[in-house]
Amino acid sequence: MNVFAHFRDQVVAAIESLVSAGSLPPLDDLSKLSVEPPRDPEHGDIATNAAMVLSKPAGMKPRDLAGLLAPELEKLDVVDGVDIAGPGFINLRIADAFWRARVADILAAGTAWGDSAMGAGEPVNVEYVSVNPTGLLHVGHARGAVFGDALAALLAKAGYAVTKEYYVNDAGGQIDALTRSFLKRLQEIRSGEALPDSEFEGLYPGEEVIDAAKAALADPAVSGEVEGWLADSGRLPDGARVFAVAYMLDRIREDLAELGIHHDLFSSERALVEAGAVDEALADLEAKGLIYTGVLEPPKGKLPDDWEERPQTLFRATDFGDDTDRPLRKSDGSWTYFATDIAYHRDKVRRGFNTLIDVWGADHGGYVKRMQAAVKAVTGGAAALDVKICQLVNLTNRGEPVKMSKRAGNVVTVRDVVEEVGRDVVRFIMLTRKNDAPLDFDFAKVTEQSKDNPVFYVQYAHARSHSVFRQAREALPDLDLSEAALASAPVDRLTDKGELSLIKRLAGWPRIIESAAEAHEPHRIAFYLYDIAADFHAHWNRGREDPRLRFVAEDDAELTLARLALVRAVGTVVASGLEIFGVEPVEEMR
RNA sequence: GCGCCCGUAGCUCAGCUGGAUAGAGCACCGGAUUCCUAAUCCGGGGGUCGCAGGUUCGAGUCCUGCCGGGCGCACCA
Repeated sequence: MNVFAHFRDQVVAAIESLVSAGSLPPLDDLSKLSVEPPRDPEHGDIATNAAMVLSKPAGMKPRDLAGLLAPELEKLDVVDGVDIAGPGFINLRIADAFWRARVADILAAGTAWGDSAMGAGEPVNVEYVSVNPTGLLHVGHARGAVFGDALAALLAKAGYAVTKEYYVNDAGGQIDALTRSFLKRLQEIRSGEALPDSEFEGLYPGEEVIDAAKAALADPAVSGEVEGWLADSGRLPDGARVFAVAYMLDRIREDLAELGIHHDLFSSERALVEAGAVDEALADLEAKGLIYTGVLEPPKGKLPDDWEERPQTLFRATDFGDDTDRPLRKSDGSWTYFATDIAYHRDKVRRGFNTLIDVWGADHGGYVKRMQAAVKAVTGGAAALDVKICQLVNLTNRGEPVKMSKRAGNVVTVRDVVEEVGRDVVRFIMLTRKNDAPLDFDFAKVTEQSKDNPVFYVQYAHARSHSVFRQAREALPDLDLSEAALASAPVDRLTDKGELSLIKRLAGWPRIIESAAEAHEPHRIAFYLYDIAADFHAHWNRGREDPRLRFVAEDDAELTLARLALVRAVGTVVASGLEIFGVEPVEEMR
């Protein structure tokens, strides 16, 4: 139950009854009416702007309108008090009993509490990682990977039918370069003589390509073909290309698995091209009159060295908000990346997705407008593309920049980082910032056991919820702590201010899910979890000062049961948030 | 030169899609605490929300123009 949505319904009902009683004129548009927690808890539990947003259509002053509405809301059983404040806010104080009932809700639903029907099963496609299979994942990729994965989980929790997709760029010039590198490595192994570095100019010299060559020779299914590939190496034989791509993709999949990431679908660019999807998509645009041959203005300022003015096949991106029209064919006549990307996005829409989300790295920022323009053009505005740009990760150790080149040149791989600090730490920290803000990742800090470290702080809250249970079992061995006993705990014994504010915080969880899902912003979950942990730790600490507030009251089994129900609810909501992040909730800190 | 993103306390950042007196952690200052439910607690100072206009009942949030920083800028992906 989203309590704010619940009270919004009550407010709407109150308005409707005033309308039907003739006290208010008919009011159709209630879309701007909101029911939210007030910023300052002193103002009450629930606040609505109803009187302010309806004052104009109702033709009344906000405070007069509030004066009509307040008595209606006061009639509700769970409303203990109503105030009109400021320019016309209506503040409600909700009975403690209402809040306490949420504890039972949470225990009954478990980590499913907070699941929302908001998405109504609408299909959403989240495309993330999509790294070219020409090398290993490096740490820069990890942020987008974790972000996309958490966003997908968040949307699923909010009721969307999410498909997690990886677009494999297995066609084009970079794959040619990979294949060439691969063949050279094979040749090296065959001849026993290393080629000079200059041979790999513009190619992929990374060690993983040597591994690929070794794997090919060791694989009985293809080792027999190697001789033929080398003899025909000038033409980049298909078998070599397919093997190299498959090998790299497997390595990437392994690294993603290290992060706990598993896509639902890997879409192949090559398959798309071979199926004629590009021709089809461009014929579509052609039919709409959105393709023409023209000459682009050279970019102002820095001119590329080899700039040459010539006619090109162009898409009218400017008709859809882009800054310039965009080329679809390279000078050799083949499609640009943009052209195949149009086909790919069109394909996603044709597969039934009207909501597309792409997660890209910072260096692709300049590509957003044209892709959104293309999606608009190709779907006639029926589908929306949201692009989430993940800014750079600034990797340090005690403030010093990190260079951990073990495998891939001067690059820190995902595997390096996961091995260093662990999957859960990587995942959580990557989500503690808005995607469009740069992120600092300090090895020493993220593994520190202190409240400055959000991973530790949140994990510890969960672990502490379990350690309290361990203590209780020891202190009160006869107390029934089964799920059923907790579910029917006498929660009316929860009367302390700290306990009630903790419950109110928990009650906000469903609303956090919905707003974070709507905004495509998983970082809000991280901040919420931190707040819960802070409330929980703070309350625990009050028990050090005042033993009457401790969760375990040895002389009062009933009270203990009620408090443990609350503790279980805290653990449940924290676990539920960590589940979205793909972080394992630990039961014990070591 | 153009586009996108960012600019909030000394530092690192939130700010719930336009609401009330702009919040948290660190750091700083002042207190408490040797407790066992290990891995502190309470309080305090600190702000021209980059600057200037605009929109309206109301702007950190939306619009315009500047300033500063990052990324990108035909034919790579």
